[in-house]
Amino acid sequence: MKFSTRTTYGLRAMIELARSYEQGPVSLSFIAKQEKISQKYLERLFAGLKKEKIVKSAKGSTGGYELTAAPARIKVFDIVKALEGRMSPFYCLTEDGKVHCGSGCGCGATKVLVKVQDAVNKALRETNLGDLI
Amino acid sequence: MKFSTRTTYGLRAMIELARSYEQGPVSLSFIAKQEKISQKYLERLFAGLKKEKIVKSAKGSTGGYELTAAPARIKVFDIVKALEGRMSPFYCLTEDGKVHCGSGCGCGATKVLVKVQDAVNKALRETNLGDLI
DNA sequence: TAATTACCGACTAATTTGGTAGGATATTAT
DNA sequence: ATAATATCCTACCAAATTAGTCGGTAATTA
Repeated sequence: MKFSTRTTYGLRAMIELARSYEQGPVSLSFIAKQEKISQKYLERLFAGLKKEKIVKSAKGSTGGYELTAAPARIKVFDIVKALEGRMSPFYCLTEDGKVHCGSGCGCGATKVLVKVQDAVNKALRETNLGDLI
Repeated sequence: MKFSTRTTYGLRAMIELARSYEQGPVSLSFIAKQEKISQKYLERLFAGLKKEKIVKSAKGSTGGYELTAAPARIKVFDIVKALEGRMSPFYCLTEDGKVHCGSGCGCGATKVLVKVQDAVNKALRETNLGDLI
């Protein structure tokens, strides 16, 4: 099981925004330099974050991104979900919900997978962006 | 976040072995048919499981694989670790939760990453193979 | 000796990951 | 007006990983 660097990069960028909360937009070029992350890659990550309305953007020379809510009101879960796309570890189900595993997915393996997923989601839900500053 | 099919396949195969515990070895051809998993792929997975001494093997026409301990004494954690290789889902964390990311990772992100990793490992450690039958 | 099994190494195809390239579009400062 | 700085957008690309396959060898049993 793994999380991609997407998640870490995205979190670090979001922490940067949290530090500048209510101080106007922060540009990706600044974050990229600060966190030593490819700016172009950040652009892609922020497309997802904006789509989920976790950040808002402003164009122009004083533009950039800022949070849509106070850091304490943004759950890490929502950030990770926006970055990773899906939060389900189940390969024994197809996308339209059909079963394709031998034992009809009442199989014992799913018990522990669900348990792990619940544990992960709980940890992500009970942490907010403000906790990370 | 995702589990590779390796994990689910491996768990399902191990559950199959647990069901036949102390009833002699089970062949991969049987498991492959039963669980509809590629036999050749199973062979590779079992190489790892055998290396970690979670299963033992017997060749010949009545051969196959069997558990080296009672299902209740085998932690799912150890199975998953043998299958996946490493248990640190984040590139900047070691398995024991230490930070090793070069670029000044005193960053806030690691706080929640450690929390998630601990939650996953806890869930996997407190579940044993017997719980899944 | 034939069948069945684990074992072994290389090879492949598909997918994901991390990142680039080259712009178009909007806004601001000069 | 125009230069500069931003976001935004659609591709493309290289490396790594994943999920297998292929073809065979070695050991054991019927």
